[in-house]
Amino acid sequence: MLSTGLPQGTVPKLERPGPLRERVYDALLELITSRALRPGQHLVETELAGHLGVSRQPVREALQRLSTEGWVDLRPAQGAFVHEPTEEEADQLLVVRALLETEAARLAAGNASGRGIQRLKDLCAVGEDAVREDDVDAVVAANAAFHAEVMSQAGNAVLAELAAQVDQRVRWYYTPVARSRGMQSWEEHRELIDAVASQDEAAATRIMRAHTEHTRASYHERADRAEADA
Amino acid sequence: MLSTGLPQGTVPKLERPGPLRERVYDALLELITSRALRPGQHLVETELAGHLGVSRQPVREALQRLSTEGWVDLRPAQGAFVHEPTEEEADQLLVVRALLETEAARLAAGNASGRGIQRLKDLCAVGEDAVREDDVDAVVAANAAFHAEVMSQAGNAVLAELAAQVDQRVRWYYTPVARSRGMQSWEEHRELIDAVASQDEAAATRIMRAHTEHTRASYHERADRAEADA
DNA sequence: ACTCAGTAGACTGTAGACGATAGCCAAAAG
DNA sequence: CTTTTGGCTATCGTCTACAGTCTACTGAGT
Repeated sequence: MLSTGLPQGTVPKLERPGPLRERVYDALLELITSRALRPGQHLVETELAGHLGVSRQPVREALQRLSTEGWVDLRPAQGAFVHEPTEEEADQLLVVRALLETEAARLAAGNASGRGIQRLKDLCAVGEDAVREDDVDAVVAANAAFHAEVMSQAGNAVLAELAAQVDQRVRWYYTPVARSRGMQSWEEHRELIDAVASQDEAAATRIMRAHTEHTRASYHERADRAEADA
Repeated sequence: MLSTGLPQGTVPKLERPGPLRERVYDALLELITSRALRPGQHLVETELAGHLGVSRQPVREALQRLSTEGWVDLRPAQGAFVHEPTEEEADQLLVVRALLETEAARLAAGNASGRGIQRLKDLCAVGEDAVREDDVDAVVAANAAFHAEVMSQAGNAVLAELAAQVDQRVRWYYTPVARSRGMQSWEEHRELIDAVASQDEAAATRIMRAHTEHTRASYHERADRAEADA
């Protein structure tokens, strides 16, 4: 056992660098999702390496991973290009996410625990507060936290991992909609909590399916509007 | 237009090596799934490189990718270890695969086309022939092909990609069961074809869910039996 | 038996070099 | 004038070598 005599938390836990490839990965993902790197753009290894102050190797490993997760396309002997999203792919991602989230809700209802219900209620309250204060960023964050909690209570790590991947990509396509939509969906969250609390798997399934379907509809509304404008 | 005057196919089209990391990836995946590399085993980069006759770099990139797909665990500053499957994870994978396959069946029913139905019937016939001839390998292959065809007809690339990943991992845990199970499930395949042909999404969903549930049950039977033996 | 410094093995990252490949463009051939 | 050829450039794919660092083990000393 450690017995340094120091109170916990006083030592700043000198920053562990962690594998460099991880940080490069994070940095690139941030650049892509923030659209600083635009879809279709050619990512030159040496440029990225120079820009980030590292050598080519960590960059290559990060690109490798980004490629398996669908963020960049790796063309042999040409290099990495930021993936270009399409309407079709966006819709497919929404379908899959809806499927995964719905299953998570069902499983969560099967595993309902008092503590878990309370956590969901707390997160819901946080979200509703944020709505009242018109703090869009906080609403979006609370919404993500709520869904993550449901996913966690489903108790299926494989499901959670896939959902996390899909979710992040959806969010990339979808950022503008999420902001307008987040403001109006908290009533459905309450209904879901009731269903989970009463261990009603059918109701949880139905509510989550409707919830995700609304999301998908609002995505399409927006896409159609954008198309009409053009 | 090409006009070499050469009849097609006479030129052997000298093999292009393709990126080395791909071949290393394929080789390692084969070694893992064939259990030549055992779960928990430490994969030393230099050893693999030497054994495969390549340098460390392609090995590292292959390991990177295997790690994102769950085949190996990458512990920082220690290296790569073949992922150790657990009963819990196997069950979670089966749940997720069932979910994805069921959705695929539903979508396929919505997209039913004459040509597609015919392809499914053909594959089904191939499988039944293999059963009659007691060719277990052919049965397993036909079963995989049938499910892949359903997935393809669902017309959702994202879904298909996730399913392919999950499916391969399931198969790793599951190989012995698949062999005994494959022999008895072709009647359900016929039922599924009927449901798809009549565009009955509800029936397709129900049948595929039952089908995957049977699979899961036989997995657990076997796991329980193995536990009882031990 | 326990502690702890030292050491070996392995990973992580850097640097430089070389051949291979795709895309482009100008010059030569028909 | 059109097509083909050849060469040029940027970049990738790979290899080699080396330095830094982490982990786990070992063994002496208490």
